[in-house]
Amino acid sequence: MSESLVDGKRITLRDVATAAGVTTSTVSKVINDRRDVGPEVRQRVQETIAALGYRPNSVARGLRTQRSDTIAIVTDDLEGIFTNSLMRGVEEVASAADKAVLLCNSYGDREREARQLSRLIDRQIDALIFMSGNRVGPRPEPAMEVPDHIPYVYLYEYGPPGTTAVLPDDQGGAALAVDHLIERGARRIVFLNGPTDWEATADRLAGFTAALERNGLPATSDLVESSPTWDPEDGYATMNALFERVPDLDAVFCCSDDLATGALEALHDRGVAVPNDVQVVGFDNRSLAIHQRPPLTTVALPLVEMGMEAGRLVLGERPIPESLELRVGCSLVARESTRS
Amino acid sequence: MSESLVDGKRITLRDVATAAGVTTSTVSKVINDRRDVGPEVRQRVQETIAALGYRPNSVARGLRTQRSDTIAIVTDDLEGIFTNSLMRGVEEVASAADKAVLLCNSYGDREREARQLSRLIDRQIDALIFMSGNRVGPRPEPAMEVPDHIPYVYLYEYGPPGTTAVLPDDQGGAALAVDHLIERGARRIVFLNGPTDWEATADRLAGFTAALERNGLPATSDLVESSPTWDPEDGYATMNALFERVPDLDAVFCCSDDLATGALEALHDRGVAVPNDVQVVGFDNRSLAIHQRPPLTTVALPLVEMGMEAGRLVLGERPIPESLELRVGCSLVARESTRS
DNA sequence: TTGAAAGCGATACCAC
DNA sequence: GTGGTATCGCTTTCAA
Repeated sequence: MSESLVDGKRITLRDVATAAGVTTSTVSKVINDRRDVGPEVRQRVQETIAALGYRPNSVARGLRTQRSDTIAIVTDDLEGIFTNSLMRGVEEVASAADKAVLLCNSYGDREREARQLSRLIDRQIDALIFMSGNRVGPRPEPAMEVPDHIPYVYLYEYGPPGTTAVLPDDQGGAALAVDHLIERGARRIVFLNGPTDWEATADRLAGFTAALERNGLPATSDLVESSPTWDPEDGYATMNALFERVPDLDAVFCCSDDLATGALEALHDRGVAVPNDVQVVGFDNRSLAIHQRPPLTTVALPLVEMGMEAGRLVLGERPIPESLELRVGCSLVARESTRS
Repeated sequence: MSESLVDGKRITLRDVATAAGVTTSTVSKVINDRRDVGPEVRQRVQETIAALGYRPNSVARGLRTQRSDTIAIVTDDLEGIFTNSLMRGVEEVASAADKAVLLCNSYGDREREARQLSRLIDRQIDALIFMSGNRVGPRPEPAMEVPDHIPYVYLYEYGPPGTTAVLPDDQGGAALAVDHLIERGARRIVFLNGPTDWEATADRLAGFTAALERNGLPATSDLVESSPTWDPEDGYATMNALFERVPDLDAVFCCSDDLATGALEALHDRGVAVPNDVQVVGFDNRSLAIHQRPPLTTVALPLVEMGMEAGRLVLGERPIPESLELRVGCSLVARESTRS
């Protein structure tokens, strides 16, 4: 390994310049791949850099260029069920672009958020992502004014009018599920919806209805029942309610995998065979889905892709369009709770 | 809101100095709460700062002080099952100390890790946490040499000899479970272990054995059976195997909540009542535990606390002790799968 | 093509 | 107690 310290201190641009017999300007140009450097000088400088193990100090560079090559994620809930995958997407594109990702957890506390935003701005961050890991819904405007030169988007949540949000295409995802069921022979499909105060439930319901109609099936309101919570226990009860109302149902689309586990249990307790008598589809593609009996067909949220989109947006050169609602497509994960 | 821009640029220390009729040195002293500033001057400067909405530029400060007030987490797997809680702990102590947290995902790829470490060092980070979110095990030494002045610890994994690791007290956690069961009248307790190539299983087994002996109960090897995987399906099968070998068992301690769900199902299918005939305890306190029938008593991993400890260690003034293995205590979450 | 020098925004040493 | 000033490491005109 080459010597990268001199007198116990890091090698600087100046050290390289001295060693290579040029000035700091020239070394800087080489580092930044400028064209106005002669080939032999460039070569010599590069060799010196390698020999000395020089690495540019990004703090100094940041001071000079007024950029920090850093983006920040500010989340309400770092322990949200979807946060890791969303973050992974952001980290992935950021890392590929040699940007760093700062992480802040506001716990939904405005004062805390204001303090954190303030610190982030002090750090000269280049961009900002407001993220929810739990639930799509409105987020109030930033707890402190964000300077104009710092672009920001909302991820898995949305801000005030005029801002940009990256969201899953819940409606399309629901349609995917219904199409899949119909393809596999289902004709009496019911929708086991989640709590109606969650926005995703309205979108998924819309997708359900639209898909039925598009396929020439009646979309009557008796086919839909909303569970008061997302708990499997309520999924169980709601499934039973649906069954009583629509005894000839041959498929059930559940608004979440959790609800679907309850539904599966209810069907099992009634002696209904899945998928032969009734087919079941969930939503979210949580890890528990694969461990159900039978393994649950479900609609996967494009979490990583959404994180990547958010990252690309804030890192992109072009300004972020106003009032953009970027819907990222879901995908269907076929397992054994639907026919093959 | 006060004017915090001048000519569209941020207010600087110089602007404050000029406005307050002092020099930059004095303003700097006020900002840093130095004592060598007269009360009336300090007052005046503070008012100017407030009036102008001045905020120090941490990049400039970082260049001068050679610190960045930033720590980094480098993880193998950002989507690990335990990452969010660990990160929350780190973020919490960091945020409280006005430090920022950088997030890097190496995917376990050494080259990627080397690139990221290099970038982090370029950014003058103050400290480093290597984190696993999935599994306690050995992690090879950092993919690139970390300068001496950057302290680092391992979180939920451990490094080469001589390094410091923050780990859960699996052994103590297992003992907690056994004590709990014995307290509730269990005398024939079996241990449904996980895959033996996971280190946690050995620790939990040791805790199980030690607790039995401490309570004067025989700790024979027929009381233990290891599941080949963590899948509930294998938990189901292993539970049945244990039952056949120890027909008079009155409690089962499972090495994970996932295994416990399989065990619960096996007991249910055998017509065994939980907790009246057999009591069940899991491990991990995953969110699914509370939705079991009956809700599962389990041992909670101290994830947030571990993250906090790791953060405190790397942020602490005192140097990190060599070869420290910091075991953080688990806690028991009593629910209805054990008697009350 | 190469270099000299100013300056990004702070801190800290040393006079006064 | 307050101020002058060198400096942290790099980028960027502008001359040569």
